[in-house]
Amino acid sequence: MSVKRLIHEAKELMERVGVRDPRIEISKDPAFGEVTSTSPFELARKTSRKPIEIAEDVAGKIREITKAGDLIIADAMAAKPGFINFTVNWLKYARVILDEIREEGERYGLSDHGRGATVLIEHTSVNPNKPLHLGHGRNVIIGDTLYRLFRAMGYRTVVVNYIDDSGNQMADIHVAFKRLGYKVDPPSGERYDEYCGRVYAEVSRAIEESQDLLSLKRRILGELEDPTSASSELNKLITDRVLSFQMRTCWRLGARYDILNRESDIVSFKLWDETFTMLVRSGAVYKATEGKDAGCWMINLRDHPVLSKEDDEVLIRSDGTLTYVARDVAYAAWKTGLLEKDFTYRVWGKNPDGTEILETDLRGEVRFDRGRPEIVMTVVDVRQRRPQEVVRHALSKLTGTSSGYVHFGYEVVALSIEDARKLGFNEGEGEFVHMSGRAGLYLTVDAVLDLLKSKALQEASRRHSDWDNDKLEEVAEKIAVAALRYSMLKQDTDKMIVFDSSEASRLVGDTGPYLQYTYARACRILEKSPVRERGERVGVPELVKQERDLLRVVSYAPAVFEEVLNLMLLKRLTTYAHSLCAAFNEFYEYCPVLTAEAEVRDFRLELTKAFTQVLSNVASVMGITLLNEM
RNA sequence: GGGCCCGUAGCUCAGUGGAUAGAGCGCCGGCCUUCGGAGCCGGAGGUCACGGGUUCGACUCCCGUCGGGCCCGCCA
Repeated sequence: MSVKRLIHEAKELMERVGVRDPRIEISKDPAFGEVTSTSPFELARKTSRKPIEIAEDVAGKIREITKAGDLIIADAMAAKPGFINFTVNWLKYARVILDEIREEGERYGLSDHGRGATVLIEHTSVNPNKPLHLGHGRNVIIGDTLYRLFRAMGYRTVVVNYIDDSGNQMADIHVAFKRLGYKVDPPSGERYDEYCGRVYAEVSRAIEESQDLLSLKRRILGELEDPTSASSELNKLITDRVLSFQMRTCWRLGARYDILNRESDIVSFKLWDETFTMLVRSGAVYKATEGKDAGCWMINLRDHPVLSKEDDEVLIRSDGTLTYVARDVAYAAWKTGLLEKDFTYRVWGKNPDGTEILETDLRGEVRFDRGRPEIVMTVVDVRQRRPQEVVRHALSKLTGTSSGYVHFGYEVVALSIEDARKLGFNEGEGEFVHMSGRAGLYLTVDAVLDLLKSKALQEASRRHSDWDNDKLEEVAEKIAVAALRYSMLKQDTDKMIVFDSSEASRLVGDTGPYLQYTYARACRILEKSPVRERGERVGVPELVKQERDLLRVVSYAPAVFEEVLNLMLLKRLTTYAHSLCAAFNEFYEYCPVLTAEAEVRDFRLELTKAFTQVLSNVASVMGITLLNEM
């Protein structure tokens, strides 16, 4: 509630003096009061009066009411072109803020907006033939943060990871094993995802130059169509093994999953058949009889405002096989709960938080009811905007509405030219290079985390000569994850991230570790406090600027979470967390706590405690682990 | 050719109709006998790509131009 309570009170005041549907917003500068109304500008348009006159008039009437002193809002003043600025009785307001934090604790700022509605989130979805690179890392971090956000706002969540185990990107690796002397087992010490990623890059180059290898690849592709073939069996083995390592990386980043959907199962479980029947019945698809697509089943895009400018999309090729988009439509239909048919599962394993992960399995006996999700979010980078729009269009043909299915697109992560050169890239002119699995040009999530971790380890061991290795490792790992998650969340999703390892390995300034450091400082104060019940409820003394500033930013949390959810603006979490910590650090510099006189000390302790609560609520949604010491 | 996204301080980016355009890095100068200097304070640094328009008010909305990126396959 907090600042929203002020807004509410200001609105009521405006209404009481006759302003209908008043506009109240948080002031951009405390010099303009705590909240501000811009309604006089609107009113001026409807009448012939000047905004400033209206503002003065309204503020005067409000002042008559606030004079009584029984509200949090203390006064209203007209300002320059036509604003009405509301000031606050801070002694009273401080108590309100702190009481709310005290009562709501780890729920402070969050809401029950979802009220049990289900949201299904797909993220990660990396082909199981390589390790996760930074682009995948951005996906996992965005997806997992969405999961945390929805959960915090009262939604039931289902997190799914699409495992594209189809033959196409696997066949290369089969060729390497069959013909180029690569062993199925990796050289000792090499992770299996790293191994396959390396093999994949090396063999793709070889295939490009050899007709013979290409025809072998084609043959293997055919064999992989048959689930009972020896190649399919090997394929299952390889993908399982790679997946288990990919999942370790995801867990390392702090992510968790409910379901692993194997792409091959979309066909095995006849989800496509049911979807296709529905598509035919709805009239959304047709079989082309002439032209270049003769013999293919197409989805009709002619009534789509944008896609109609291009050709219709092939769903079933003339040889009867399915395109990627076709399977994606069926998958989306399943995700939104449109289909009668459903998967069965086996238990694949457990998340670090102890919850089970299910994997689709024809012979599986486990069932999972995903319900009919109100929201389905698919986290995929912007290059899939068009195919995702095709999927949306297909769904809207099936349901009559397009609501509920959201493509959460984000820009890719590229490498700075400096980093690319370090990886042996020697061509081109630009300032960045796109990562490519096929070219073997990428930085893995684990490599970057290890780099960050080594920096953090240096710092931590410099400060804590008494810590043992386990302790140092544990703390450094959490710092590394915080740094990476923060940096990925910080940037607008519409902007490409050009990753540069020397810049990214910074642990100072506007970073995840800054939050952790600030939290640790606050913990020291509470820890050294002589008061048994640290941060207990006490009276509010006269406030100094730094105390007011901290209280103010703390009170914004409910409005921030609401904004993040409504606008799906994850970066707002980082700017807020940063401003929160900046305010605390200023408070820390200018307001001694432990050495202050008892009344002030106890209030500052309560404020410090409140700060740690709000910061940990925000950090928890960001997936950043705070640290008592670092 | 069609469609989408981006262009703000030297660099990396916030700011999505309101009052003096903000952070971080880098640079210059300060602050540890006081709760952790992974911090704090101050300074220099901006024709918000450019040109029109809408509005009481535009970095923000609309149109155009110029740069940069992405997408348009019986690939996934």
